[in-house]
Amino acid sequence: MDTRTTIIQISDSLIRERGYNAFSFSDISKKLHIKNASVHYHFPTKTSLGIAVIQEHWNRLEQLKHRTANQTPLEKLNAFFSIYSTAKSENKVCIVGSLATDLFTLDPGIQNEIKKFTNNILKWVTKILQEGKSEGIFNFNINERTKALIIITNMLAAVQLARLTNKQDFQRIKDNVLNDLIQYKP
Amino acid sequence: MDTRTTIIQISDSLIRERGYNAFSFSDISKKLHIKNASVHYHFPTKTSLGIAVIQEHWNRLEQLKHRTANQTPLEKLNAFFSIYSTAKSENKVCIVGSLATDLFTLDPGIQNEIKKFTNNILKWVTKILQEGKSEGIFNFNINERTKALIIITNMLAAVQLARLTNKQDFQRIKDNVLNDLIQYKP
DNA sequence: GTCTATATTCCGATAGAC
DNA sequence: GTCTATCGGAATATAGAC
Repeated sequence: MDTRTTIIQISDSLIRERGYNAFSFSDISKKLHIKNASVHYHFPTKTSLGIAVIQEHWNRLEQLKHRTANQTPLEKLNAFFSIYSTAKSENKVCIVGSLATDLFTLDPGIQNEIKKFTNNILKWVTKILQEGKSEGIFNFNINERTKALIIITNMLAAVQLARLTNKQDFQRIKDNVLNDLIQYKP
Repeated sequence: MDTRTTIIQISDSLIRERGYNAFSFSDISKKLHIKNASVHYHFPTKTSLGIAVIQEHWNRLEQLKHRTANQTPLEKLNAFFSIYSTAKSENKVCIVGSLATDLFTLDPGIQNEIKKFTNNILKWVTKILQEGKSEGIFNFNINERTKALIIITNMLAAVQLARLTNKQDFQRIKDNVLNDLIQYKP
């Protein structure tokens, strides 16, 4: 893997483990055994690095969409859940939650990127729910976008809250969100 | 209001607006028109200040519990919701979400305090749900603690997510969480 | 692409006068 | 309780050699 890609991946880990304002070029250079200045060669500013990290999440999301394009709505939803399960297993939070709490400290460029990325996810989940409902697999009686907001908030905060209560609480929340959706409600 | 209390309130605002690692003694001293060193007189370390902020939230929570002690479960739940509605109206997130994303950068003392505080909230919401269910006001078919986790994650992340999607999404999520709970499900 | 070296700024924290 | 003054360290970032 080339240095640029490695820098992005280390930065992503640090941002989601410790927060945007707690990670530095020095953290990256130490892990890569190169110097501070070398990191700046690849990314002139911290903002440019932050934007590249969001772009990397965007790429992964598009891959996930593409891989599951011909699968069932339930499989697509589980693909969405896997983002958070993976984060939790690594003691990380999701990129959206991490940058949301620090939002007003970020340059406008990176604020804009994370907003666009978040709306992309929201659209995807909304579409999954529409498909699942029309196929009679998912049961809910509210607007699909609102239901997507409900489910996303459950997962986004589950990875955060379970840091403070009990690691198993993540699985409890995830299982319940799914059960609620697939249960028959006359 | 005395200086110590003012420092705590300014710190709380900054932590929930911008994140723990983005606020400094200098921010506080500028707002108070005193010097950096004077803030250190009241709070020798940043950790001691952080712990005082959590203690302030603890006090407010106990007051909220006390004020609503003789009210209905629905009124108690609305009191719980008001924590997040107030935060949203001020463009802030809740203290739990703010410190959760930065958790591993905090001193053990402050990590411990926010964990205890979070479990206190979880117990309160669990108890509200138990009361409301036994009175036939709330309808749900899962363990009360798990339902409390679901509701807390909805609210905790609603204030974060609505920063990125649409401010009105907070109200949409809140209304829906309440409707879901009070709807009759045969 | 990576290095040394450095500029600049900010941070948390402390000593000691008033 | 607030001040001046300062320390040691870390941060983002850049110039220029290799």
